Amino acid sequence: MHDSNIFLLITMKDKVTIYDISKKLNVSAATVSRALNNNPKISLSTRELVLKTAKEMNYKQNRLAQALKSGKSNNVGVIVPYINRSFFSSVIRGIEEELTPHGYHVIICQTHENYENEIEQINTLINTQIDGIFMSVSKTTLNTDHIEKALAEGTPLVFFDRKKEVPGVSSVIIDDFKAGYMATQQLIEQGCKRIAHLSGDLNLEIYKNRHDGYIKALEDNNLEVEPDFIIKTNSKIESGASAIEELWKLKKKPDAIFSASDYTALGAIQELKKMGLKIPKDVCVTGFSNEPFTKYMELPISTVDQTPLTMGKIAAQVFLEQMNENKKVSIEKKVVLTPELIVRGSSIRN
Amino acid sequence: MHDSNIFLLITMKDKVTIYDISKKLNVSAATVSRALNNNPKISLSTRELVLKTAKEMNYKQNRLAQALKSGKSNNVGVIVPYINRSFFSSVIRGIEEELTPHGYHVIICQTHENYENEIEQINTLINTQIDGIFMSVSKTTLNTDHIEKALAEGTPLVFFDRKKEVPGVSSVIIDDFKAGYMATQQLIEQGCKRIAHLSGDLNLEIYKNRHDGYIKALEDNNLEVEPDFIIKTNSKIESGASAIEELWKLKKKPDAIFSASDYTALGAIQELKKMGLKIPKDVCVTGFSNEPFTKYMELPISTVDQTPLTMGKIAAQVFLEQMNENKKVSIEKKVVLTPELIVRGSSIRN
DNA sequence: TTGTATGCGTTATCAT
DNA sequence: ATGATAACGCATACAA
Repeated sequence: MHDSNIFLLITMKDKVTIYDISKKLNVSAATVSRALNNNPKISLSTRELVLKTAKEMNYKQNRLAQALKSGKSNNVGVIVPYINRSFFSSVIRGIEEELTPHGYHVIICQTHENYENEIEQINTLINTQIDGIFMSVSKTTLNTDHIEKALAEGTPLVFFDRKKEVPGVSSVIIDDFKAGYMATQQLIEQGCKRIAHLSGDLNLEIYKNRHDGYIKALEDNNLEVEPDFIIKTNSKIESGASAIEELWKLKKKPDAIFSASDYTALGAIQELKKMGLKIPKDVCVTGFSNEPFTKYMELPISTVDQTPLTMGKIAAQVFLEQMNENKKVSIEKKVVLTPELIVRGSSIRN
Repeated sequence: MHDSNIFLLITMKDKVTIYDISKKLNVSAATVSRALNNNPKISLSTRELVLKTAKEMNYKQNRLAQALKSGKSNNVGVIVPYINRSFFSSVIRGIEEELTPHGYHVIICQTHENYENEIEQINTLINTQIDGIFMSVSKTTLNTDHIEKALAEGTPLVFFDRKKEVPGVSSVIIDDFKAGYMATQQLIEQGCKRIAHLSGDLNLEIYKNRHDGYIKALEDNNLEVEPDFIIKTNSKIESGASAIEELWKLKKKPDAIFSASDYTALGAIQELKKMGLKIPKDVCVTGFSNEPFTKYMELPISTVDQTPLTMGKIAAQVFLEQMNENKKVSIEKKVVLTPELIVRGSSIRN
């Protein structure tokens, strides 16, 4: 790492305020403010004069002062485990794109999947007087005291993807049950009869729902549910590989894998190949999340797209609606998005 | 999409201020403020009383008011083309992690590679009184007027990855020349003698430097530079495929590809396989950026890691240093990070 | 050590 | 239509 320094002086103008304009024009600051805010109580001529002068003097509104005065900062906070996860960064993008045209700025916070951090982030966000919070709860979040506290302070909150049941809080999620069902159904349609499931932590709603959808699809097709076929994994590649090891110790081997994570699906595929099995001929595999890599593999992996961009946009819309309502009444809105099953080579047999 | 509404009343307490505390305790607001700010000019007993009462009353500092008073918002803005690109979201993560412990919040803005948006984003950020701006310029950014304007307003700015030459602006980039050199050198060491280069837009500094590093490595190894071997591509998969088509029309075919983008490298690999060529036996391939997918391919792709997390952290450190200096003097700091060549199956011959 | 008064930049209320 | 003034919540210079 190499670096070099150069010192130089910069001349920075003092920030110009409405008082500077008012002095120059021999009018009151109130008049200037009115002109700037399209207040009807002002003559056309003075308004135009003020506007012209403001531009000349390179006046910029101080949104901080505005915010203090109005009690509205026009900032929102987004709290996610890690912002560089493909899914989360896409949701944030959606939120940003929907909110920017309405004059909001998006502040990002990471929890690193840590409950303490989550509490901390919520608190500092509230101190900053943000107008709303979007969040996907951390895996280690046990109770919702911190969230209820935020609500009590009057901060609207919208959950996305990973939510908790908190009265008065809106949420935007995908139908994980349906996703699990669709994925399993597609495997069944390929002729698979012994479908194993690599589940995440079933204490988390999203994984529980994917699991339940899987079960329901089996039942609806009169396929037996084998408890041994359900392995708890942790979204890591290695976890997918060891799940396969475990499964292949069984007397009856699976002929398909529905994984609640793309990473475990990848690990499973790698392990299956290592064992000399052909995909999708011997074993069909479907993952979950539509991680970018699933598309680019030589054998592209079937997966479920959670439409993160849409999720972000809808979450933003829910927030905007909330802002337009009477602030004393909070609307709890539960939006459930339909995920998209993306069928690729890893689960197509014919 | 299904949704249901529930209406409910929430009771939100009015926000408590230092005046509320001062009234309750029969002291002045100034005293409360001092207690809250660890000001030495206060007795231990009153401080503790105030602190205790503040907690009891659930007092939260209003950072907006603080900001207005101090002229420091403790917010910074980050401007990138798209926040859900793996590289950018990782840089942002680095910035966030370095700045959060110092009490800063990170506001994100996207330009969509559009110059007008970039100008707009800078302006609204300045209105919000952010304390600094981090940015990677858009591909379509032609001049630097908007940036110089921001500087003139007194807003510190730090470039990362994609920079422009603006006096007084610090930057954190990787050594793209060295990266191009290292990648090419490694291909040469595999015995490749006819190395083609899929370059990006050579008007952009980063691509120009990668290209120049490639040329220098060839020269240093007494390999001929073939102008026909340098194809301009656009970071899309298809662009990589068509580049291969073009190259394989030549009389003399390449035996290696150094691509300035992982996506074009992928497209090239797909096309080469389609043509029946073996990688790395017939053709070695190296990409650029360490996109997540390169690691997970059945044949993992060699690439250059730009250490985005580190880049974000260093950019944040540069900013923090700047904040500690006399504000009338701006330090221009140019940090050049050494990228990491990641050699994988696509370019290992033995 | 504590209190009083003022200002940060706006906007809204009340006069004029 | 315009001006004077207060207020948003906090921090500090100055007084006491």
